[in-house]
Amino acid sequence: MVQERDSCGGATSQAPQSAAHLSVVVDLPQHSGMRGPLTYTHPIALPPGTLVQVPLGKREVLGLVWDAPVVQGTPDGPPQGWTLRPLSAVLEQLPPLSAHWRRLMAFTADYYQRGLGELALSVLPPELRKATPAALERRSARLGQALAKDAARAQQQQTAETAPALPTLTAEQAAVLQAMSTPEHSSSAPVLLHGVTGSGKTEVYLQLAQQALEQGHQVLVMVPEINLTPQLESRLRERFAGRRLVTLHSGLTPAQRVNHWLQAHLGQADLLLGTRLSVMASLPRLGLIVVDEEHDPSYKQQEGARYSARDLAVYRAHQEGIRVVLGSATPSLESWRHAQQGRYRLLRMPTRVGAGELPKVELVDLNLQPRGVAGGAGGSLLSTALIAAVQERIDRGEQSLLLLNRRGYAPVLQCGACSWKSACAHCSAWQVFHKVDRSLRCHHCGAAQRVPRACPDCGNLDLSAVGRGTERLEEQLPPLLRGREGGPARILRIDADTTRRAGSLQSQLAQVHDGDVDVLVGTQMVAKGHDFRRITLVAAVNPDGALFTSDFRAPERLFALLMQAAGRAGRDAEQSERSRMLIQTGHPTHPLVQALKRHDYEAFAASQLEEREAVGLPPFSHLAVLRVEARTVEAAQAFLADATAWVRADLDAFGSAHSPITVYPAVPAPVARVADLERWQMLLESTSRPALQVLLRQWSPQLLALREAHRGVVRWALDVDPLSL
DNA sequence: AGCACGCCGACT
DNA sequence: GTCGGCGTGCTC
Repeated sequence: MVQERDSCGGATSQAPQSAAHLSVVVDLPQHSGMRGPLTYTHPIALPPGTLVQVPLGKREVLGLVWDAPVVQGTPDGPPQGWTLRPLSAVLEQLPPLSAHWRRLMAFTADYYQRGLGELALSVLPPELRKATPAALERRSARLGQALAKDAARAQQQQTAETAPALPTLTAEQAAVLQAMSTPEHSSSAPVLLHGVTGSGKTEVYLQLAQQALEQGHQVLVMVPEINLTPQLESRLRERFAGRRLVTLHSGLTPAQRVNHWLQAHLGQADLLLGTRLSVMASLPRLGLIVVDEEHDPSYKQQEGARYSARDLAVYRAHQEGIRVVLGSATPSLESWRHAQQGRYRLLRMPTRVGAGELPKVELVDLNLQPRGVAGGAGGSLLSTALIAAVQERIDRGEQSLLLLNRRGYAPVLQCGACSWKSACAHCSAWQVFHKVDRSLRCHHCGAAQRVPRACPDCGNLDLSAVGRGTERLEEQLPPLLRGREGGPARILRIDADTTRRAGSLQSQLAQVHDGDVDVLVGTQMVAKGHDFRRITLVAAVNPDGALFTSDFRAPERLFALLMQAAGRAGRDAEQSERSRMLIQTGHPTHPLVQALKRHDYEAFAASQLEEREAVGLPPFSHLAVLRVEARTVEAAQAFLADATAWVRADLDAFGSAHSPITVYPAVPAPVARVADLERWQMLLESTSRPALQVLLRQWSPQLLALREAHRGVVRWALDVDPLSL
């Protein structure tokens, strides 16, 4: 903290005759060619982290004073003889961003190969870019008033009511908390909290937060998607009623976002609950980071700087010397392996609170099922066992959840007479048949059209829907089920199509909670987060696709999804013994299915790690993917050929025989064409993370230069630690 | 990325 | 004669 002012050389105190040179980072995208900070002049030096306005070409932009002044004439600095421009305004109302925060930005920009300014400015609230000194003054004044009002109210409350009684801890919760307070582990290593759904991880987070708050620290709690977990927010607000909690996620209005960010930055907020972007928030008193559902893929940003918020949380905690807790019922294999190696501390909570059992998992072997039970054309794959189990729930007044990870009515439409299929004209994908509005829609580029009356190729009128999506499931169920009072069974479908309008997810969930629904049909979005008290049957209709895909993380995701879905069922203890998870599969002996049957995450993790090790995939290697989108296949290939040539030459120069890095040939992306752009990619694999970093640092400026020579390339991006290949 | 400047078609 | 299309080039 103290060193911060050192780098400005005490020039703040005296007004020097000659203007000071200041490094300022601004939002210049990397293809502008200028990666480092720009240099401006100002009568006095300013502490790093100060927000300023600077002229850039013909416009005024927001900038941040950065640490090391750039020397004129050096490769990163302005050319010799360049006339430096003075900065236009200093936003003195805001305290400078801390050295810790700046280090986090510098690390992230370097690790994920993005421009520093582009990154740093993009994680500030967008509204801040329009900030003028006067506007900031007004805003902070208003925040100050609100704070005073809050404090007064909190004091009143405290005198009026006694603090809410804290729940009695289970033995496991107490043991975990005890383990974390032993001095040798007090804050050093990240903690991986492996707790089954319902084991009470949240209470552990709350207790840890309490401790941190009492020591005057701020607490950051991260969740994958905030709208899916309103329960956590309400529990935090309830427990810490006297403290100020703010949220940070993309669903906030610009004004809310800047307000919440400012409260965190000014130290007024004690708790920050947010999605992945909140790992970049400025929190001057940060004392604890919790990453809930740490395995969730949403923590990886998929555009711009493709950072992993979970990994950055670990980095940030280490750098600031504070504790980080990663919680999950199904940890990522990366975290699990760290724990096994002793780099993370593993703490387990294997028992459900209230002694409720996890639902019993039953397998329905599709090989033994007669075809076409539901009688529909195209083979409906609804087994008699599944229908019977659902009917049983309806008769008892309980609810069922049927999971099918496919929107629409059928994934493809086919001509009965010729070979026509509903291919998208712009993508290498089928257009999905949506029966509700009789449309064919491409889920990759969004192109939509009305369903043709006859085959466009041969004029045949017999077009058939192949395969099954949630719409079709919703349609097939009623004739197979009886409602309670002789009426039809009440079926509700929840997927991205039914929840497009704001608030519609909430209202549909309310219907389920109110008991107005017998059977809930949905994609994975319903399996995450929500507690459904009355659901006693969860069925995976067709999970087999994920067992044999080329996506090496698909089994891990499927396992996590189904474990999480199983946790939705029977959270009430008195229902838990009746609760079932039913898995329809053609591969009942598959290790994943078998591990799922026993709720055995550790066995699953062991078998997956073995497979990953055998083929040298993460966490046994580190990956980086260069992704390219071009107008033609030739352009994409040519770009990657040049990129490959550079890497190979570089590795050869250092003796590629000894290099830990493997360069794989360019291949088309899994969906090779999207919106008329050809997508290709190439993979770098390394047993050494530092070696890969060194290579990437040299490679990305080369790629920038390469783009000039490849005009057909529309976009390219480096994805470090990619989730999928 | 913005936001210029810059050189060729339909309008007051 | 001007307004405006988006092609290419620059930003301390």
